[in-house]
Amino acid sequence: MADILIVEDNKELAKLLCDFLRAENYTVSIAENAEKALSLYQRYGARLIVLDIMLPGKDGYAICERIRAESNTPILIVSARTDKDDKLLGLRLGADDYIEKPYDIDILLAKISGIFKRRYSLDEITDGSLRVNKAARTVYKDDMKLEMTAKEFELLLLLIENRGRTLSKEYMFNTIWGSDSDSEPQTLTVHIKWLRQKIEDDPKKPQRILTVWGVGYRYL
Amino acid sequence: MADILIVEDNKELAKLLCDFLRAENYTVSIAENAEKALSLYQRYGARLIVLDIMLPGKDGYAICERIRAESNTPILIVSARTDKDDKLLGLRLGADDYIEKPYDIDILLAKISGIFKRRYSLDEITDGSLRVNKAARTVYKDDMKLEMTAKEFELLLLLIENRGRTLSKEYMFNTIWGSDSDSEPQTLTVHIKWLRQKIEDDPKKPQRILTVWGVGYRYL
DNA sequence: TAAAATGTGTAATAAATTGTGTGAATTGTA
DNA sequence: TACAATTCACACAATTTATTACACATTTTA
Repeated sequence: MADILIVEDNKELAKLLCDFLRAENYTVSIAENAEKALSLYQRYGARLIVLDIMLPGKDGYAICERIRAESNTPILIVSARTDKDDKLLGLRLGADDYIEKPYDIDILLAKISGIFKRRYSLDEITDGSLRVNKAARTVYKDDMKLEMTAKEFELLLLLIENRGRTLSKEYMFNTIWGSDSDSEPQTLTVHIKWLRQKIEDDPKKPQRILTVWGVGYRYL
Repeated sequence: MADILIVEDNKELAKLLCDFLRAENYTVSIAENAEKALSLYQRYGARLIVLDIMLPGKDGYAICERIRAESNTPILIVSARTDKDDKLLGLRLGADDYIEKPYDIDILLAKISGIFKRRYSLDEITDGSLRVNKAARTVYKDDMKLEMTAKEFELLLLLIENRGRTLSKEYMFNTIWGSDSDSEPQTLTVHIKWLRQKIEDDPKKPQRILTVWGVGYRYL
């Protein structure tokens, strides 16, 4: 099943959008008309549909209605028609959104990404072979699940969300333990060690969590 | 739990929207600032939030982020700021939509109605051998009916509607018991145990309701 | 209406997991 | 090399979660 099905008769535009989406690691398929769209959808399914309403022949509303009759697959309507009535029709037929053409590609990408996150819990931060899912609080390395304790997970998240930046030990400690904690600062290094044990290929020679002498740590 | 929480400092506007929504049979509550919004949400929950970004004091983005950290509750941002960057920020923080002010009330209502339909009025949720029927409040496992108590059913529904996401114990407790409940939080774990007894093949080794140590639970 | 069954919350205890401090060993830096 | 910073292993403390039994409320049944 493709992540995204683009239904658009303007081939150039379809290609352009497709490229952007693939750059974000979605798998994409394209249909140029209503018949192909339905047949593709019914044969392979899709996790999200970007649907141009103005198609040659059969119009896009029919597709929307048809798909909505059998599933809740998210549908983003994209159209040059800006009438209120068109929008209402689209929304009432069950489209998740109605976006006017010409649209801003960044906005569209943000909307798509948001739907994937909320709908499929795909809020993942990927770094090479490491995949961190914030909402699920899971970590995978080479498709192997790593079991993390609460503190380890928070530590990893803090590092990875500030990747490339050196974080001071104080900052890290205060962020995770709270500055009113009466734990020893030493504790942080111990947790760093455990984290390395889990995520580094060779914990003796860390490649991801680097020590910055006299300061703190940096995630690469 | 109210259907819709309106976060809006313009009282007139809030009242107007509230009236329209009540006419459509939603239950509505209103918060005039960020603090009230969060406290209302945390105490009673909400099924959808209409969030004005420009609030006195703390801005609305913080609310959006905060809510998204613990659940997938739909958020519609409404704002007079029309910059691309504002929109992107809102969407990236997890808002379901960013609607420019002044908005057309019919469009807003259509969007809200669509979200409710897709998100909540799906009668039956299927997950492998488990079938949960919301309207009838029944649960079937391998075509065998499981008798659920009220609390068990709500708990299961909450988990399954946020499947894949780790829910904190506080959030679960507040959502089901209400944060002004004077029950012990401990109660939650007891109900989890009973629920597992019913839906897990081997309650000693839960495959569906997983414990996330130090945080809460996650439905797979 | 009484009795029985069921639902819910609590408290005590057991089990499991996670957090912490220590000090010796190791490593990096000047 | 000397010194400081860091790492590491271990043991144990603290915390969190699971289990159980029981009390009481509520609903259903006889």
